[in-house]
Amino acid sequence: MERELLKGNTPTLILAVLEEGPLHGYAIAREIERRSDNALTFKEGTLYPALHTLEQQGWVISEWRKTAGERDRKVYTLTPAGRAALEERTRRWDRFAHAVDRILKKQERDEESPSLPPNSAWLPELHPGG
Amino acid sequence: MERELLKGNTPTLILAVLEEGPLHGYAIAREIERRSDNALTFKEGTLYPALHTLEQQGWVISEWRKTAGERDRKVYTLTPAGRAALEERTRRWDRFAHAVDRILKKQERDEESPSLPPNSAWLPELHPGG
DNA sequence: ATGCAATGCATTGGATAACGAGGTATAATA
DNA sequence: TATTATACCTCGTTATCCAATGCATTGCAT
Repeated sequence: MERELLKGNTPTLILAVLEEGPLHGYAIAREIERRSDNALTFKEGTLYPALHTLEQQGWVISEWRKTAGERDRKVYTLTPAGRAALEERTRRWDRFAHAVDRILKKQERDEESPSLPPNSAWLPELHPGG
Repeated sequence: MERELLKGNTPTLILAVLEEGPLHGYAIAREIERRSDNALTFKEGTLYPALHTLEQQGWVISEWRKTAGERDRKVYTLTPAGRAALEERTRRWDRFAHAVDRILKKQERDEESPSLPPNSAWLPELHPGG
């Protein structure tokens, strides 16, 4: 649903849900839906390629779990490098989200610089009734 | 710099800086940099096509300002439809950002459901020392 | 037994979007 | 006069999401 907004955040979200323990692909998708109250939905065409990329980068390792009377599942585990990547990407998300918020929220910005007239300097003389 | 994270948010940010008054393209880019403390940078290859799309959608209107002794500038003004789109997109960003935060921030999530063991139900019997 | 839904893995091609590179031109400054 | 900052623009490349599609198993209702 949030197709474009999701861009670039997929690996971060996957790493985040793996932080508390190994999960298989399908469970990762369900967990992200659950934690976000279905605001974020992971499609399979997004999930599996992303997991393979993560594995190639050495941020997760996978292992097939074959249990009698149960489906085979490929279980993914976060590596130390993956944990470091998660931290770095979380910081990056925080910086980005804060920057966007500063642009979108008028109040916050005004509180930070109450006396500055931000735009007028950039404008050629614009007479509103023009 | 935050290329992938920026995806989908470009129109929202442009509409946001236009909310307080008309600006020309170059000034829009500078204003976004200024408000975000250079965390967000708008490249010209991103900015101008985005402005044209916004105009086609009827969310902004443009007007050439020709002033003697000054460069010609194309000044963009938010339309009522654009203002509505900004509100809708701002709400959408808030929902999205909050959903991502809930997945990334362990503390918040735990406070919401302190007694639930979130992942164990999903896991096949995984012995950590395995 | 049979059908259907949910689970669980995967690939591929189309669509979308950011941006580097390239182009043109004016105003200010050294 | 050369350089920098300003100011507009387009195009091809690249990255990424996801719909569509495929295959197989488990559980449940019929």
